Amino acid sequence: MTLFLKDDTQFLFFLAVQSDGVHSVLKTSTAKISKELEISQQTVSRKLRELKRDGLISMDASPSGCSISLTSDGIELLRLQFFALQKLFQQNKNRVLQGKVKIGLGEGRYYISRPFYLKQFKNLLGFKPFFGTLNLEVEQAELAGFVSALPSIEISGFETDERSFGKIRAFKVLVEGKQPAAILFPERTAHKKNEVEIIASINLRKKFGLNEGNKVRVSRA
Amino acid sequence: MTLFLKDDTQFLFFLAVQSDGVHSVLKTSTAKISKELEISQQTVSRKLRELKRDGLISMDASPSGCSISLTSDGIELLRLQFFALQKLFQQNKNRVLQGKVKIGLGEGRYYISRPFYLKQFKNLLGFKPFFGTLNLEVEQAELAGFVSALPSIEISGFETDERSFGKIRAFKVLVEGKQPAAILFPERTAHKKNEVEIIASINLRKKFGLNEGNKVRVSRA
DNA sequence: ATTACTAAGTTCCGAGTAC
DNA sequence: TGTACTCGGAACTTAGTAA
Repeated sequence: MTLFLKDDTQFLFFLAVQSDGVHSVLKTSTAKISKELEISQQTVSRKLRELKRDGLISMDASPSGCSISLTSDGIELLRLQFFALQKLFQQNKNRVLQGKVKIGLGEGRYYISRPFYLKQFKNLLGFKPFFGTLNLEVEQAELAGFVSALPSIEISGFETDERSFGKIRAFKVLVEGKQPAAILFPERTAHKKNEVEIIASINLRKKFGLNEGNKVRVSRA
Repeated sequence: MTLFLKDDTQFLFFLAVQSDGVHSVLKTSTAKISKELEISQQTVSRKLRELKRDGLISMDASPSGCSISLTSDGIELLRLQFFALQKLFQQNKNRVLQGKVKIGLGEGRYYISRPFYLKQFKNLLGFKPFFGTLNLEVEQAELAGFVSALPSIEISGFETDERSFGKIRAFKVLVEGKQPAAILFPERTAHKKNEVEIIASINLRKKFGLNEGNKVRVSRA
């Protein structure tokens, strides 16, 4: 249990995030890390040596920098934490999300049809979306509980001459228990926290005859 | 970023686990927590007050004990960590493919050595393959996730007087993290969906001392 | 440029105790 | 039983450097 209080875990976590994967090798320097974390280069140096001593990372330091990778013990420590958090958020999960239809201004139509997004929707979600979103008003807490139980899918952003399109976090779901669809969370845009956008291969509003205020049931895919 | 180093996060994590859920109220005492974490009652008391001051928990302390619950900010902090870990482990799943060696009948040897294929392997994959394939048994879903993230390379088919050789879809990969290789999907032949063929410039089975049933790690090139 | 040692400065912890 | 204050010593961090 004491494990939980050691901030070594948090340091390890940071390294894994920096490596952008738990199996990668991170080429960096103590100075770089120290700037990111806003602690001294000396402390980083010491902490890395401690993690190495404790068998959580392997590290080679030289006058040209250091390369770091997590050992299987280190990965296991993070995985334990992951499982604990998963249990925490999933047990508390709602298997179903209730929402009320909001007729929006149709902005969704535009960004969904951008080719760079479209391609990813097809690859990562498994369908070519209808060019329009179904907007649902939901309980914020319920939404959080619902999506926390689902694997998140990342749709990359991109830039054009005129503007940039941010990353989108997506979750595969079923609408009314049967229609495959996806909840989208655009990361940049100032998004109302109690509203979600849903896309599917077909026109959801038409298929289910939905009007402003109608209730919709979204469940796990 | 500094967030990562604050062990407050770990303390918060502990409290959530103790509450057995992120929305519950934990009735306890500083002494109880101090025993679990093997730190002093005084430190627990102080840390709780700090978390309260920072808006991560709400807490009421009295001579009869204390009751603690996470605030939405506190829950959000844990959720962020959960998402980051999820991404870390989830993405890693798609970056690495685990397979088990299947010793086949050596049919691969034949078609790989056809000059029309050979030429394309050299041009498109960047190596002249060893005349033999390494067959791996894999999880079908894992395989799908793995290759979907890779650019696919198309090797054209051709015909001889006797028979025709179909297109091959290929993906550049690394075997055991270092050996450049390629996964091949012959398009025509009735291919088991949970088996892949891998070629490299050298004899993979020999280089890595592989026998039937041995585990092999394939990662992105 | 690096890493990492030493020494000094700072923060943190917990025993004793008040309430 | 509780929580939480004080304060001395332990632990940690970092500036200055060496290599």
